[in-house]
Amino acid sequence: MAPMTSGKTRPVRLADIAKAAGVSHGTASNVFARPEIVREEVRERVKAAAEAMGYGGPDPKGRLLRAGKVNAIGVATGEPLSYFFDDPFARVMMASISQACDATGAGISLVSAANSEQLAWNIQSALVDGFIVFCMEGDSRLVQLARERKLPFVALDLDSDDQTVAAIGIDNIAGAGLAARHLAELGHRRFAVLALPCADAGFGPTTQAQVEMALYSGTRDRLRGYFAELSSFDIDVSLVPIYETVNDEKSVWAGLDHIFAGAEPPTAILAMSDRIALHALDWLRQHDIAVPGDVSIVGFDGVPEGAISEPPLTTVAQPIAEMGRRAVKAILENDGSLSRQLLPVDLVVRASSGPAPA
Amino acid sequence: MAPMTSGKTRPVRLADIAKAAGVSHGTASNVFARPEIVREEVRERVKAAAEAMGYGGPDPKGRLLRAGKVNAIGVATGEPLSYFFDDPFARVMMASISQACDATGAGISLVSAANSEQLAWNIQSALVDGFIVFCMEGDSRLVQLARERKLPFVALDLDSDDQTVAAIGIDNIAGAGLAARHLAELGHRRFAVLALPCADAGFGPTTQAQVEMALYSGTRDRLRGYFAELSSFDIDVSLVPIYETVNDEKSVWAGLDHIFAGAEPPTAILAMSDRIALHALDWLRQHDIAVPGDVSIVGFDGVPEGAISEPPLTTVAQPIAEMGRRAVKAILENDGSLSRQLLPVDLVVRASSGPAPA
DNA sequence: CACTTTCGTTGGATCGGTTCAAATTTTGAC
DNA sequence: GTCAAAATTTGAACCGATCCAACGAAAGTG
Repeated sequence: MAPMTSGKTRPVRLADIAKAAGVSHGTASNVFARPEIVREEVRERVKAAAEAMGYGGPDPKGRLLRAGKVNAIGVATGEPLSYFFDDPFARVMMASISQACDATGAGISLVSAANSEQLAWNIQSALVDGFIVFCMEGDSRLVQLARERKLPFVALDLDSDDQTVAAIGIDNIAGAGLAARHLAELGHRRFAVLALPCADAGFGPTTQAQVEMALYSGTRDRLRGYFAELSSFDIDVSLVPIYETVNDEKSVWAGLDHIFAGAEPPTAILAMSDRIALHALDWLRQHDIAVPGDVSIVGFDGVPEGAISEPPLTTVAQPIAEMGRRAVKAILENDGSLSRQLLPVDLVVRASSGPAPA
Repeated sequence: MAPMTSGKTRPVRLADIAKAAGVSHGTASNVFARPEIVREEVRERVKAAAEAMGYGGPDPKGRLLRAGKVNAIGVATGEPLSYFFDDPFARVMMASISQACDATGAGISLVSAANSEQLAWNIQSALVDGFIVFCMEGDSRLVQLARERKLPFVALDLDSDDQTVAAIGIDNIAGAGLAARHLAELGHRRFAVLALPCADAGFGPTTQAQVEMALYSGTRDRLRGYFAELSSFDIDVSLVPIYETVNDEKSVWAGLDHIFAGAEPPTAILAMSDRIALHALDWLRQHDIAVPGDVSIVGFDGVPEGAISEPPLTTVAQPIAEMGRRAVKAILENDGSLSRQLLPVDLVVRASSGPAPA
C-alpha cells in the first residue's frame, strides 16, 4: 500500500511550505515575520502554498524558543483557579492587573492547582515571563516554588517578614491606625476587634499576646496599628476583646455572639477585612442593632461590595489598582532589582461609622 | 581583559549542568524528568551541580517544543481582559471553566486585546492547545481568527448561524418561551420586551420586523420564543412594545421611561438578560412601582446577582457550569470532531414574578 | 566593461529541552 | 570464570521556528 494521505493528520510545518513553494525555510519564515523584505512574487507563492496545505501560520511554540520572551505573566495562587473569579479582593486586583497587561499587550496565565503536588508542577511548567503571586495568609510554599523558577516574581500583599522576596503590600500598621483613630475621634471608647486568622488554628477569642506571636504578620500589624492608635486616646487596649475569625460568615457570627454576650457590648467594631465587616453587618441587622446608631464598624480592603452594602461600609481602602499596575510593571520591566514596596492606604468614610451613642 | 563572570547573567542551561556534573545531557534530562531510572549517586551529583549553578529546573520553553502539548486552554474575547473579572456572566462561566481545568490539571490563558490588530497577534501567538471563544454579539472576527490558528476551538453562546463552527449554546427559543409562558400563566396580558442589541446601531424602540433582520441571532431567537408562546395565549404580539437596549443602565432606563409613558403600561416585562432585568428593578423601585405587585419581570441568563437582588429575580437560567465543562472537555479531549451543542435552559422562579394585578 | 551597491535568498547555527536506539556497565546464574 | 540478562548511560536526532553571515544576481556608476 502506498502511504497516501495517512489517517493521522501530521501538522504542517514551515519547512513543508518552503519545500512546496520551492524556497528555503529562511525565506518562508520571512514571508510571515517580515513580509516586506521578500519579493512580491515569492511572497505570494509561499502564501499560496501555505493556504493550500492548510498551514495555520508559524507555530508560536517554535518561535518561543528562539524569542525567549513569552510575553505573558503568570498569576499564581494556592487556591483553586476559580478563586480569581469568586473572591472580591482577587477580582478587583485581577481587573487592575488585566488593565496593566492590556496596556502593554501582555497576556495572563492563571496558575493554580487543586492539590499541592500539581501546584508545584504547574508553576514549574508555566510558560510565563514572571509571576505575580497571590499570597494567602502564610502561604510561603507558593513563594518558595516561584523563587525556584528563577523568574522575576512579586508577591502581593505578602504576609511575611522575609525581606528577600519582592513584594508589593500596604502599610498595615498605618492603615489600621487610620481606622482606629477615625472611630476614637467619633467618641467611641468601647471597642472590639474581629481579626483575621493568626495561624491555621481555627477561630475563637484570642489575646493581644497571642496575636503578637501570629504566623501571619498582616494580622499582627493590623492589630498593632489599632492598639497603638487607641492607646494614644487613653483607651485600655487590654480590655478590648479580640476574636479571631477565618474570614467567613460562620466564624464572624460566632465572634459577634461572643462579643455581644458581655455586659458592656462595644459601640465600635474594628474588622480586619471588608468580608468580615460585611458579614458583621448582616449579623447586626438580624439582631436589630442599628449601624451606625448603636454600633459603628470599619472594615479593611476597600472591595467594591462595601460601597453598595446597607449601610455602605467605612473602610481602609488598599490602592488595589495601583498595586496591580506596579506588580505588572515590576515583572515586565524587571531590571533584576525587584524591591519591597509599601503603599499607603486611604480611609474611606461611608455610612457604617458615626458618633458614639450617648 | 579576561571574560570573567561577565555582567550579563546568561541563563543556565541543562547542558551546562550536564557538563559540570560530568554526564551527558540525556542523563541530566532524565534526572529531572524520570529520576527513577538514574542511579542514585549520579542523580545526587547532577542535582548538586544544578543547585550550585542556580539552575531553576528544565525550562518549559524547551520542553514544550518536543512535547507538543501546552496543557493550557486559551479563553479569548474581543473585550478588554478585565471583562473576565467584571462581567457577571463571564465570571460565572470562567469559574466553571476554571473548575473543569483544575480537575484535569490544565491551565488557563486569557487572550484579549485593546485593539483588534493586537488581538490578531495575540491569538496567533497564544501558547495554548485550543480556544474557548467568548462570542459577543456578532463578533465573527474572533471566530475567524481562532479558526485560522487551526487549533480546536469552541464558541460559547454563539450568536451566529454558521453551522461549521463548533459551538456550545442554549436553546434561546425554548428558553424565551418558558419565560413568556410563565408570565402568561400568571394571568398577565400586557407585556413589554427589553431586548438585547440587534446590531451595533444603538438603542431605542424597535419592531418585530426589525428584530427579525437582526444581526445577532440570540436577540432574534429570544424574541421569537417570547412571541410564539404569547401568541398561543391569544395575545396580539404586534401590540407588545419592544425596546432595544445596549445592556446597560442608561439604555434600560430610557427604555422603561418610554414604555411606561404610554396610557396602558405593561404588567409584565420580558428582559433578555439579567443585567437588563436588574437595572429595570432599580428603575421600578425608584418609580415606586411594586414588583411583583404592579409589574412582574423575568430575566435571562441566571447570574448569581439575580438571587440576591431585591426582590430576587425570576429568570431563565443557562446551564453555565455545564457549558463551561463541555467546552473544556471539547478542547482537551478533542478527537477532531467538535460539534454544535444546544443545551436546555431552566426557568428559575423567584420573587420578581407574580399574578397579574386585578 | 569592470566595479561597487543594493536587493533577495540561502543554509547553517541556535533556542533548551526530550527521546530512543545503541553502547556500556553491572548484576546474577551456573 | 564465563556469559546472558538487566540496569544505566550515551549521543545523535528532533521539535518548529528565527536570525544572520555569506552569497548570487540585478542595478547603478565611472
